[in-house]
Amino acid sequence: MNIVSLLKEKGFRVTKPRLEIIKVLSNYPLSAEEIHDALDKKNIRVDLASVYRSLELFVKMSVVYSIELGEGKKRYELVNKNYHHHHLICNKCGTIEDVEMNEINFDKKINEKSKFLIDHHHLEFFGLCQDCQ
Amino acid sequence: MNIVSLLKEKGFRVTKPRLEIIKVLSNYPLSAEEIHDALDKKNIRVDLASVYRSLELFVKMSVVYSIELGEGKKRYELVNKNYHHHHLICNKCGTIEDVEMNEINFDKKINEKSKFLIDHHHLEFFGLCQDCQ
DNA sequence: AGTATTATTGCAAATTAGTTGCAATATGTC
DNA sequence: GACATATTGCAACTAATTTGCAATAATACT
Repeated sequence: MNIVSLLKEKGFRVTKPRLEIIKVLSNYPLSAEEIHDALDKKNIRVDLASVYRSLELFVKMSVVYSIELGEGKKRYELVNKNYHHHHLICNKCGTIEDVEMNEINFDKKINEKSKFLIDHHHLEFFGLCQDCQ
Repeated sequence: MNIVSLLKEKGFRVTKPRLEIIKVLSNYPLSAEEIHDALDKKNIRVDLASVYRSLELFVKMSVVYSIELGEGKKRYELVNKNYHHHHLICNKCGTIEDVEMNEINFDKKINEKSKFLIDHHHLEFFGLCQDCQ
């Protein structure tokens, strides 16, 4: 479902900042500042505080999720149920690549062996990208 | 190998703050502030800035590693090669539990299918602990 | 053991990421 | 189009972490 209907459905307003923020998001994890800069380059002025507030709303709506890659800040990606991936983070240049690992159902595994009920997980790999090796 | 020899070996000084910080660390991930507070309770006064500097050194020495659990701050644990574990983080109460999953060698798997050379990975599970379900 | 050298610490100030209060503005409703 | 109120921009604030620098403490040297 698209963001306009989702917002309307839940009684939130469809505003320009929200629509523009969604447009710059993708499968690549961006920080709030990077999102803000991306909008700036498109000559769209949205306050950084509003970026944070929109992201917070999108996370609550499960349209966006956040990850932390050891940099001391959050990064945001669009939720995409058909593209289950993890990240490869280069320790040297910081490049972030994706890996798909559909074959392992961690969550089920954990739920079988523990009383903890898994909602989701984050799996991040740190090492050296091809160029930095 | 113990921290005293490791420090000496690399030409770092064996100081009281460093030794005391190592003593409060364990397999449980603590934030810098929590480490500082733990020292305080033992009547050991170490400045928070020194806690950060020691942790940074320990991470570089691979004695300690840091993880981020979506709270906007880092947590630190002792490196323990014989205890390969991941975390179960309760979305409601924030409790952190460990799970062992020795059986899957992710790193090897990734190294087989990608040009990225894995050094280590972080796997975090988010959901509800037994009490919060 | 005492002194010299210099790494490390504590303290204060600075920086970075994220949050909050509030008046101005824009969205959806009638 | 006017009304009600959710959302935004702006500025100030908080939390986590970093940095500069003088004081202190750890190691080396005698």
